[in-house]
Amino acid sequence: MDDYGFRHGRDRGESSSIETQNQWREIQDLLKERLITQDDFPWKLPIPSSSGNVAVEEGGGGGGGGALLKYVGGVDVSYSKELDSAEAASMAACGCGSLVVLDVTTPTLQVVYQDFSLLTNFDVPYIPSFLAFREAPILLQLLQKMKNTGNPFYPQLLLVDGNGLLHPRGFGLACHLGVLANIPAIGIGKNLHHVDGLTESGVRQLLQAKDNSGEDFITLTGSSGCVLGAAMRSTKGSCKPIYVSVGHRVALNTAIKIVKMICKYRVPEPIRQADIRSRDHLQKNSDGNDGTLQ
DNA sequence: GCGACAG
DNA sequence: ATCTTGTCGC
Repeated sequence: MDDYGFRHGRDRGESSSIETQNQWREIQDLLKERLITQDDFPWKLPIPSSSGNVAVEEGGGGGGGGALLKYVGGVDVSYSKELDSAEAASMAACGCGSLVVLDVTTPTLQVVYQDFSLLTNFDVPYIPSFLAFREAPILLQLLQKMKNTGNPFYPQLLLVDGNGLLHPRGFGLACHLGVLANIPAIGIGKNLHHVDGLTESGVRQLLQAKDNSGEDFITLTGSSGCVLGAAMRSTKGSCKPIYVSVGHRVALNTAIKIVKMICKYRVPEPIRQADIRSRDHLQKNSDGNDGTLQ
């Protein structure tokens, strides 16, 4: 039984993949009722001003006296080349979830916290549009651990390696994590998930058109008329965009502002660090050592 | 039927 | 996501 009170197909022989997906869909629909797509946070957003001073932008939530946004988390999961569901005989880790926290008030975006969790005997497959059921449990565990111990670096906002609203049913991994952890979240995709008529060529054309207007991002509107997210060139040199979408409790325009201020390279730094460090940690522990003393 | 399909 | 060498460029 997992975090959703859901038993997925491994016990009782085989529940058909179709049946599993139906149950996953139901969970997504249920959690979606708790989704908040507007600014809803106590902190304030720093705005770099041309005069050199740091102005402060009013955040959502209305409550006065909020602190500045300082701690931004990034999460990712890396996998080893070995097959999923590593042989029972092998104690080798087959995946590694990571949670890092960056202090975004420092010019270098210093990493102030990192934690990892290794996966063993992992058998949840990757199925497009159901990424959350593969990656959310281990990431939630890392967040929960921080919260339970009252860690002072607990993130005020989470950047997720995966989409939010930019999803076939409007509820990607970033929404899933945001809702279950009840934390403001932003989804970041490195590739376009073809949804509601969106295509790379279409995105390219719109970006080039906007190119002259000085803007470095375009809003993505599906054929149905819904705003699903934005495509942006996070670095001057990169023509390949990243895809930003609402995860939870952060409006799209706010998400874009935030992402812009934490990109040293194409991939926003919190996610980039989570990615690099999880892969590194997995390699250094892919010999059967899960960190637990026996 | 065929292609597409976040990580 | 992972496999995988060199290579072109700032």
